[in-house]
Amino acid sequence: MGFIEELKWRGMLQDMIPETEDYVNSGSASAYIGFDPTSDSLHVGNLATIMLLVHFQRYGNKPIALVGGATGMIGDPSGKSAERNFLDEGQLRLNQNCIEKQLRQFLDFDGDAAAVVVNNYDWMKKISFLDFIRDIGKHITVNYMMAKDSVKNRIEGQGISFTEFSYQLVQGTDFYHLFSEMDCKMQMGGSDQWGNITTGVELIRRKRGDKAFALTCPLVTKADGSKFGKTESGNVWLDRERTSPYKFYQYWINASDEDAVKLIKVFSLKSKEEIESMILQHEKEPHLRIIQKALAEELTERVHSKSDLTKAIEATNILFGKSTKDQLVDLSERDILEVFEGVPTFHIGRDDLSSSPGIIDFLAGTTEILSSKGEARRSVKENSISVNKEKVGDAKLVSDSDLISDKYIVVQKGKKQYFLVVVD
RNA sequence: GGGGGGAUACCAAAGCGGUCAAAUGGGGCAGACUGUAAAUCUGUUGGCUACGCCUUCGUAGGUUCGAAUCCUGCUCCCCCCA
Repeated sequence: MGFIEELKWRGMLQDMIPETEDYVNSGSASAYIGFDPTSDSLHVGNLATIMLLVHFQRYGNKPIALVGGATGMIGDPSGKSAERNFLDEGQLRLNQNCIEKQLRQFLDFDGDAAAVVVNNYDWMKKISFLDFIRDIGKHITVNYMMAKDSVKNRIEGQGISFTEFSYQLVQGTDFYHLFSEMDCKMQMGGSDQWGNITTGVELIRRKRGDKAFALTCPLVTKADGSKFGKTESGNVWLDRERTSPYKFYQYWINASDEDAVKLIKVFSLKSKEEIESMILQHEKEPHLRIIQKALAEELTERVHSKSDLTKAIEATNILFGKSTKDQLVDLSERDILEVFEGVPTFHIGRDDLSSSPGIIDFLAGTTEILSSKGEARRSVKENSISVNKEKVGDAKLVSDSDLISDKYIVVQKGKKQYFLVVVD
């Protein structure tokens, strides 16, 4: 099986320039993908295109990750209804470094097909405006550029600045540069990049009469229409400071049955046979959540580490397993801190408990777990509040006897929302 | 420049003098069912010292016993004509 075949069965192939397959199979191909440095961390939404590079490299090809220092200063109009704000150079540099570090977790930077990270700011900054419009702009017609969906939509809609209009040429310049300087004849990306990518292919054809190759993968979507890689609280990041390993693990565990099948094909490095047999099992016994677990385990380990994974699983067992108050009480202080890492935590004084506040006051007064007493009353009435894993009614008084390790109280709202109260 | 329409809770959208803390839909949250899934059903979705009180319908004033509803100034949006 070749690289293209691999992408096909994984559902990762959307569009392809003719003869791309021949190029990839020719031996040592080289391809690049651009990453936007709008933040200092990548998120799981970037993961699909990272996987393109990973698979590409596994077939012996050389992957190039381009960090868009220059393009990040302009803003891609694709999928955007309005103009973007600029980022300053210092911020961009910082973001680039962080992103490069994250990419190193996925790609092999040694050997014959060693991955490379490049930054387009390094060559774009040397190109003067006159050079640009003479050497690049001359080769592509405005008619061609306006026909791209990303541009067309904006011309018919909110309008588009010249800056963003020229984005596809800047990205095309990148491709041209890598083609000429690094013999990189191929560009990959998400399907939203198709328009920008083909401009580069066209530029190379007109300017040097050479054929360049490209392919895109479909954007990962969820069955319920919500955006992949997002939770109520925002993006799911690869950076542990932004998304803890536990939350990262939980994101995958919570995938719906339908989504899980799609996701494992895209994100797992397991073999075709292995994945297909898992899907069969999954369809027979969905309640075991084989695929969700496999996904969560594989990705948490790759993005974070084996020990982070172990901790995430332990925390999951305690929080979602059949654990009872007794097991909670048995936890050592260290376990508690570890399990509840990243859980919203409230600190109270010891005297706050001496008066044995009622549960309503405790939730919305002593602590700020809930924002008002009205909400606290409602939640208790809805039977959604648990203290140390036990449902409580409105007559509940909170006192010293509720303390675990003489210091902690675990509060739950519903099944999934945990809060830790620490008595200092 | 001329004419017209609009701004209501997280969003969309009713209400056009008291019966409005404000219909309805979506979203959120919770409960039931389950598998920490999906679908479905139910409840809930301004605050409080709570059969009452307080603050909210762009903003600042005014009329009135009483205003989201009427009047005036201001800010912002949209449409049509030029």
